[in-house]
Amino acid sequence: MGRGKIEIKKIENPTNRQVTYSKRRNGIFKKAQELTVLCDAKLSLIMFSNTGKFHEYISPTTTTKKIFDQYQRTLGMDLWNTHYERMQENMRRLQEINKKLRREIRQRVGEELNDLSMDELRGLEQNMDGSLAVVRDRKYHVIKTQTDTYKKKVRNLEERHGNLLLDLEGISEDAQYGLVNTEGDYGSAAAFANGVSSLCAIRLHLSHDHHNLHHGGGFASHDLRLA
Amino acid sequence: MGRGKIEIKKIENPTNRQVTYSKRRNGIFKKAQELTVLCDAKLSLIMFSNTGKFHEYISPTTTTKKIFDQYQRTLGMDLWNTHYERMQENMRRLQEINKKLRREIRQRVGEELNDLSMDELRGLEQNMDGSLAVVRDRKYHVIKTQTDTYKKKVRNLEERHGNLLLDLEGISEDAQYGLVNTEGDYGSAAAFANGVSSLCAIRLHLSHDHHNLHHGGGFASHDLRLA
DNA sequence: AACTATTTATAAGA
DNA sequence: TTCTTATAAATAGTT
Repeated sequence: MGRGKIEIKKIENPTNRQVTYSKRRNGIFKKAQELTVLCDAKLSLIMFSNTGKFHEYISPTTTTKKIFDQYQRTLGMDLWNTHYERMQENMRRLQEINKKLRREIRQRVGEELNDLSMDELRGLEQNMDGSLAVVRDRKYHVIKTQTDTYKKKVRNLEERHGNLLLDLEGISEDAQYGLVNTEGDYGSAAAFANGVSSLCAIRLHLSHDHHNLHHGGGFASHDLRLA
Repeated sequence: MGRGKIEIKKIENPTNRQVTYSKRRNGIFKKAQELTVLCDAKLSLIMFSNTGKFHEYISPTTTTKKIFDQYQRTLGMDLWNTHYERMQENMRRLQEINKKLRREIRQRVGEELNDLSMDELRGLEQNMDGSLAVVRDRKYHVIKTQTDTYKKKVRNLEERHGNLLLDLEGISEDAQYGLVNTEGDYGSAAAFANGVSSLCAIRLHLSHDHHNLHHGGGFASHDLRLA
């Protein structure tokens, strides 16, 4: 009913859609009102546009709450209860899974081993041994990467240091021809040297770790009392 | 719209009213359906005829309950909403915890290590190393307990075996004074000896395990797809 | 928001 | 109820 027939499918143009929504909403509300009067019926229409805007029609002889109550009475009181129970069931399931996960972690941390059979213990041990190897490998890899990075940095700094020394020599020669304040530069050079040695210290620290990593606590063992 | 214009007031003829109710109800539902599709809206229509008959339309993308929830939220009403939302919040929390637990397990299994820092890796490794030691200790303890049990059993059986032999001797001596069927008894003794040797085999098997448990898979790594 | 050519809904009749 | 059809009403596209 309009200048042209339209296909019943989502209107993609948002402006157009909004206009149509508004027109047709009024149309439906008008018809609802007419039906209420003509046939002495009670109706409740609730709409949310795709942008979330809310509109409703409710027959003047009743209220939305009454309609809802009657609705639930008619359909056997369900709705909320079903939903509620399904939610509780879900919750129970989640908690169960949670318990299992915690248990597995505790076993992997060396607690709650009492109810494991020999075979289970053996399996757990082998599995942990394998996993430990993987973690160790990963750590070595990270160490190596970091070390390489530092090496590169040091090389780079040493090179710049060398250049600086050369520059310095040049300035000393220039000093024969006039007065040059070299204090600041010498100070910088000293600080610079310090920087290099701290980097070396870091390298040492790292390789120390590298060869001395077995046993001893320290891992913050992600707190299991997460809840 | 029809053969004649009608006034919008209650139709007094019940048959007529019923017919009109039916026709117009379908009309409104059709329009509701069209609006749902055309404008991507969510609507809920609930009707009770003056005779109490119930009909409803609900957009396929939602449920009457959702509409009521949204209705209450929009109007700031609150029947059972507080409770409901608290439950959903709880659920979200549980799921979050679950995710963290799974992550911890995965790390302890040697997966998902990429986003761990050096320090974290080092901590994890040390922690796992310590835990592994605990598991190993526990395993040794179980092995020792089992072995002791078997030892006792064997001692016990050997003693009974000795007694049996003594009895046998007695019977042989008795045989000088009369005819005795010893076949069955000899058969039992042979079976008995077999039993002892299988127990010994078990003991050997266990100590073999004891000294050969490093590396190699087999632990059924509790399935993480628990949900 | 108003207009209007068309489509759609439906009142009355069968 | 359902179908038919003349007519009222709704509305798509346009201004």
